Amino acid sequence: MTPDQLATAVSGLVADLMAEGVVALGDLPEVRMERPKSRDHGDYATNVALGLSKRSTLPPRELAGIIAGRLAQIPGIATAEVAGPGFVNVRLDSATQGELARTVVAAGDLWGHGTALSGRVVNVEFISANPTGPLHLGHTRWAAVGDAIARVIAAAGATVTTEFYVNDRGVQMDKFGASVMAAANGRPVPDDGYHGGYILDLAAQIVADDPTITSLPDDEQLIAFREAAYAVQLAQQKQVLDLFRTHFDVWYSERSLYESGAVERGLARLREQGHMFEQEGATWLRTTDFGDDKDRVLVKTDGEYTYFAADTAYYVDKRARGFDLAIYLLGADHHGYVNRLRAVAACAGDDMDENIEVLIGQMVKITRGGEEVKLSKRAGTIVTLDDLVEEVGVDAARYTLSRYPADSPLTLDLEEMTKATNDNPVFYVQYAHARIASVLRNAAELGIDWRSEEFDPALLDHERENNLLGMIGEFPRIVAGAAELREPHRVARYLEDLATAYHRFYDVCWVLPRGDEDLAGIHVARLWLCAAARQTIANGLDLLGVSAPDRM
RNA sequence: GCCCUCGUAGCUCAGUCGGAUAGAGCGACCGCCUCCUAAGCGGUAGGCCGUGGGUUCGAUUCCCGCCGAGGGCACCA
Repeated sequence: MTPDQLATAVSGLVADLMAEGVVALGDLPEVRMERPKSRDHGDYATNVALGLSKRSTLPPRELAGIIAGRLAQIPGIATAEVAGPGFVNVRLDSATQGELARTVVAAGDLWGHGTALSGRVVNVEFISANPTGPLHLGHTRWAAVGDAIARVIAAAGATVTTEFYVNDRGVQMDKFGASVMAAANGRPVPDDGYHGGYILDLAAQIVADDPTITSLPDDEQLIAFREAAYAVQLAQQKQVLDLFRTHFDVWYSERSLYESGAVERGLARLREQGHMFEQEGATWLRTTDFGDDKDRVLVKTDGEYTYFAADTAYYVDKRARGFDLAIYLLGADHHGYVNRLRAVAACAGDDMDENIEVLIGQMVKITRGGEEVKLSKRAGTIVTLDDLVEEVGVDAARYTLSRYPADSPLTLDLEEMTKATNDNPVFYVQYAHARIASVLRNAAELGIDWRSEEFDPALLDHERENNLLGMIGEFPRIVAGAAELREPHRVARYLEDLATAYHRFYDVCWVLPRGDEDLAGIHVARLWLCAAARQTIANGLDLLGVSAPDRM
């Protein structure tokens, strides 16, 4: 029996109590079956009687008593008891609980996937860096978290597209081009240009590819360098993200917004919704109608579109492409954009609580041996995605960055991350997976085909088996919660707890027959349990884009 | 000045849509491998959950003030 099935049963009981007049009629409260912190409180507990007592003449404990009495009648429930101020603690039969292993094995790779977000068509945009340099550690965090968010909401049933907005237009591009050009010609890079060592490499590569480039007139040369450097840099970003297992469905060029007429279409949409106005020769969007603290300019007095105009067009375009929810993952340095982006959605005639969601990710602070490292392209102290992957590997990097909520500031010590890799939680979780894989491998070598042996779930009655089964049963709810809250770190934290439950089980419960012992029911039952645990860990790691190794 | 995020063990951080005794890893200390992976398990030490009020059966969680940290407030991109 899964926790959800249990909750459904309790909901049914509550509905009965309403029908009988024991509890006042009203909306059916959401019934939550929780895993109590202390195992003394049963396999599952609910506080539904506490919440319901306000609508009844009965005190909480008495109400809980009625609910407990009826729950105990349900097949599969061993005991249901009232505890504390009015909690109902439930214990399942070991057979009922053990049956979960079969459910998990049958579901396979789809175990944990659900329908909490089915029907939603979602665009998840993240990173969206300028193509003017390598991706740094901040981007790396959004790469890990954004990709995990996409995977998790897809697992919850949503149709998901991941997207990278390429800021390939504007003065930053020109500065970038000018910097590379200066470097190629042996001239000093302009003060407001890009100064990283990679500029020299880019210049050298571009000149090597086309030695005639430096003989072009300056104005043509600037464009040539800008475009060549753009192409190389974008390709490099794509390649490193590929290495990082973050694959975007769409790379959306800002320029293309202009070339395709999307900007005009976007503004037309806003105009027809009636939130645009002219003032002092400029065209504005009245974002203050929807909570922004000031109105924003779309078209400057000189007739040029603002960057904001492109932002609005981009949003309108996403909606036109069929997405009913646009999720943006922005760095904390852009949090001032939250209100205006939401206002854009409202100005376009959408529901800013339904169609747009702007998530803010806090910065990553880096220390090396306890001392803060200032990230600066200019000073050449940036830590790039490449660096990180090279030092700690994709699995450790992805896992470490996605096991914290995106909105909490993070401090990582490079020395800790590199030298303490064996203490990294990712290895703890992966190790559990490898250990199980090893047991299953050994079973196969002993000629045991557990799938075709009779599985008696009632044999899984050891405290640690029970605990492991309970943890496995939580997985679908963890996935759904992570998806709804856009918090994939919950999956990582869960996996760490699940791994602990497995290690504790493994420590005490021997799985395979020893020596010349015959194969018995308990061996088969434990192999099913191992298989279920392995599947759950593998599925969870996959949601984080981390591999589940069979050997370590 | 206004707005956002944050303040939990020595360090890095979970937990909080109000619930039963506040957790993990690292660091410190003590135990456990004739047998399925010891990258593991068990135990000890370590906390006025920043602070002062409020809401209620119950607050680390919700509301307000204060203190402290970081970030943002362009006809820039």
